[in-house]
Formats: sequence, C-alpha cells, structure tokens
Amino acid sequence: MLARQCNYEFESSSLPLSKYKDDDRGVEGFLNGLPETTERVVAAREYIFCEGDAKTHLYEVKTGAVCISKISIDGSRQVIKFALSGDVIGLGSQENYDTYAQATTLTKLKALSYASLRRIIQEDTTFSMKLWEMMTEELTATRNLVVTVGQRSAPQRIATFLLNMQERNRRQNLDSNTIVLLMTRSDIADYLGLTIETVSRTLTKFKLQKIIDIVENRHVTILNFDKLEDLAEGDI
Amino acid sequence: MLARQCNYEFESSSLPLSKYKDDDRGVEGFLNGLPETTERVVAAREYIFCEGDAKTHLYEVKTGAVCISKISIDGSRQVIKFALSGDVIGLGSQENYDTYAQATTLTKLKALSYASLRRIIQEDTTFSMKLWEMMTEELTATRNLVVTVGQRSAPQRIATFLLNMQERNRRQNLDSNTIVLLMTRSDIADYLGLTIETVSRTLTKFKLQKIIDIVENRHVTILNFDKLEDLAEGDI
DNA sequence: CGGTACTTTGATATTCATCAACTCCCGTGG
DNA sequence: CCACGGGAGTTGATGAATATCAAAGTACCG
Repeated sequence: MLARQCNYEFESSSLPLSKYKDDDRGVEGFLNGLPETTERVVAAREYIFCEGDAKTHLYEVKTGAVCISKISIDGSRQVIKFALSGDVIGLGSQENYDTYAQATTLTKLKALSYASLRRIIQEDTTFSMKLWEMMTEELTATRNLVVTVGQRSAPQRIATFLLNMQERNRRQNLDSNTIVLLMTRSDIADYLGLTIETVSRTLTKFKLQKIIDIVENRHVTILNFDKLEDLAEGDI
Repeated sequence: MLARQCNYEFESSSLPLSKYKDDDRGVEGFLNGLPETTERVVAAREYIFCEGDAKTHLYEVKTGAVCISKISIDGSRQVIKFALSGDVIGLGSQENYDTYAQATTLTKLKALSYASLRRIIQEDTTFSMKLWEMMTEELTATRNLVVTVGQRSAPQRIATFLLNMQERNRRQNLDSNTIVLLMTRSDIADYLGLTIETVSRTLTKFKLQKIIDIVENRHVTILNFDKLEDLAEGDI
C-alpha cells in the first residue's frame, strides 16, 4: 500500500506538476468544461442558500465543506449530507431550494446558473445523462443515511460515519487513514440523529479502545480498521 | 368538509362513470403515452426485484403497494418507501437495483424496459426533464424520511406517517379521512426505525385518545386531524 | 377447523437523551 | 501581559423513551 503511493508520487514528479495540482481532482468535476460557470467563496458558517430561497445556482464544491440540512418546526436540525470537494449541491428540479446549505469552513464553489443548467439539459444529452447519474448517487447516499439512522446503534453510526469519511478521503487524497473532520460535533450529531454528548462519548470510547486516535479534536486516525468495520456492521 | 365530498359525488355521478374509474388516476402516470410498456402482476409478498439484480425494468404501480427496502448485513431491514398507485420504482441510472421491491399485496405494475428507457431519454427531452422531476421528488421524500427517523419521537413518527398516508389518499381518492394500511406493522416499523411493539402501542394509544379509530387492524380513520398535526410537529 | 402469520399487551432491560459542571482553546480588550 | 468571555468539546449523574423478552389474543387461509 505504502509502496504503491510512493510509485504514484514518483511518476507524477516526472511530469509538470501544474498539470496535476488542480486538474487531477477536477477531472471528474461535474461542471468541468462548461464555460459559463462562476466562482463563489464563502466564509465558515456562511449560508450558501436557505430552504425556500428561489433557486439560482447549482454548485460544485472545490475546497472546504458544506453542510446540507433541513430544519423542523420545533427547531431540530437534520443534516442530510456533508458536501466535500467534488460534490454537487442544489441538484433537483424544484423552483426553490428545499434544504439549507451552510459552509462549515472556508469554502470555494463553482457555480452554474439555473437558467444555464436548464438550457444545457435541453441541448446536451450527455450532460442530462450525467445529471441523472448525479441524482442517482445522491439518492443512493440519502438512502444509506436512512439505513444508518433508522437501524443502527450509536457506535454503529459513528463507525459507519468514520468509514464513509475515510472512503471519501481515499478517493481523493490517497492518504486514507487520517480523517480531518471539517465539521463540528454538533454537525455530526445532527447528521447521525444523535446528541453531541453521545458523539463525544462514543469517539472517546473508540479512542480508549485504540480503534482510533484523535488529536486536536478534529484529526482522527484510524488505528484498527477491521475493528471499525466490525463495529459498523454490528458484529460486536 | 363532508358537504364538499357529497358535491363531488353528485357531480361525477352525472357523467359517464367509466371515464373516471381508471383514467382519472392514470392521467398523471409517468409511463402514460408510451406504447412499449408491458403489464406485470405480482402476488402479495412476491419480490418484483432484489438488491443486486441486473436492472431490467422501470415500473409504475397501478394498483396495490410495493415496499422498497434495504437489508443490512446483520439482517435488519430498512424500508425506504411505500410505493402506491402512481408511484414509479426502479428509477436511477445504475446497472443493478440497489434496493428490494416487494409487493405487500396483490399489485399490478406497468413496466418499461430499461433499454427503452435509455433510448427514450436520448430522443425525448421532455421525458428526460420529467425523469429529472421524478428523481427530485424521490430525493425529497427520502430526505423527509431522514428527518422523521433522525429527529422525531415514536409518536411523532407515527403521526407523520399517518398524515403522509392521508395526504396521498387525498390526492388520489378524495376520501381522505380513512386510511387503508396496505402494509403490516412490521413494514411500518421498519420504515420508521421502530419495533412492531412500539408501532402497535403507539397506535392503540392514539386510539384511546380518540385521535384515530382502527378497525380490522388495517383501516384507520382520523378522528382528530388537528391533534394529529400537533403530534407530528411535536407541539405536545 | 386448525395452523400460521400477524397483532396486542405486559414486564423488564438498555440505550441514549437530558441536565449540569467543567475544561480547553482562542480571540478580544483592558 | 493577563483577565475575560464565548464557543466547542468532554465527562458525569440521572431519567425517560424505546427495545427486548415473553405470552396471549386475533385474523386469515387452506
């Protein structure tokens, strides 16, 4: 595993670096190749859009993290998704946004106006197929969240969450065992249908069991991957 | 309210009945107007497809009910959706079904082959826009389920479920206050992330409070709509 | 009728939320 | 430079909600 990473590094270093800095992770970008996109930078905690707002843009996250959530009448919040680099937010055909989107940290976005989107769909079949695929991924992820929240215990949920974050890292950075949590405990709690106390307790329990290590609250290292998988699957 | 229902009945009785029997609810059908559809009838408990199966068809439910679910490694099941008359199942662009679809009662479906679907998308922009809208609705419904399961107490979940079922009835039959539950307590429990005992207890509690009436286990009448809404919103 | 699946009801156990106190970190301003 | 304050996170004690276990009741279908 480590040898493999070294190989990649070696190969890429023999090529112009600039070609791989941004492009490499941008190749898969949904909005790549579209000339009519703009850039938007939002500060930590700033809202990109709110539920009910007229839909103006579709966004692709370039750097940072965005918390997609819904808020009930009683004030309780459910986080639906953490949108990280490469993720697209604001899909869906409605006239208004049906969720909140809040940056959890300094975040850069690529934006495509909704008018452009509708036009492109009409013109470009390949793009609309891609849109269909994106919607499908979104739906699959949301369904998996339902399973996690509906059927699993607190430790199972946390373990599942950490493995998901690791999997995302793995697809993007290659450095998989260290997870940087770009969101607060409160965000995680609202995502998993738990309280911050339960999230905190469960994480420290994992730490005491040497399954993970936590430094500076936000940096998690997976020490025992197999155990974490067992936990996620409820084999314990 | 009751007078209004009588009015409707009166009006429709002065018109040829056949025109309103099946057509009326079929007008909005996603697959209407497509010549290449076939019909499929499945018995109660029969699976229409399983997770992992190669995707062959897209289905629209004509009569009956279909339980869409995912099953975890440990055997626990999460119901994602109850597909009733007018609902489309098997959306999504993947090569294989990612859920189970099981008829909870005798069910009739209209089927469109996946090959046809892909071809139609390429040809017909209107259709692919409609597909996008269907996916959006599906995503919205799933997100709402996450909120219900992640943030709400057992009574809130049951109340929300009953109101949703009523809302669906209202859109289709006009007879809104009586809900026929086409699924078992077990299906409801797996949908709401509860146990069958909790579902049963909560329903009988509502019955004792005169909020609903239950006859023959499957027929629920809403007696106090406002109270039920309050319960769903957690105002109690 | 008889058996099976479904449902209800009761007693108990467990998990997780709640309430409360405390620590840590960081930035601000005296 | 230090005191102050606030947000984030941790830890502990307690209680409530819901799962679990168990048993009886009911509807359904051959």
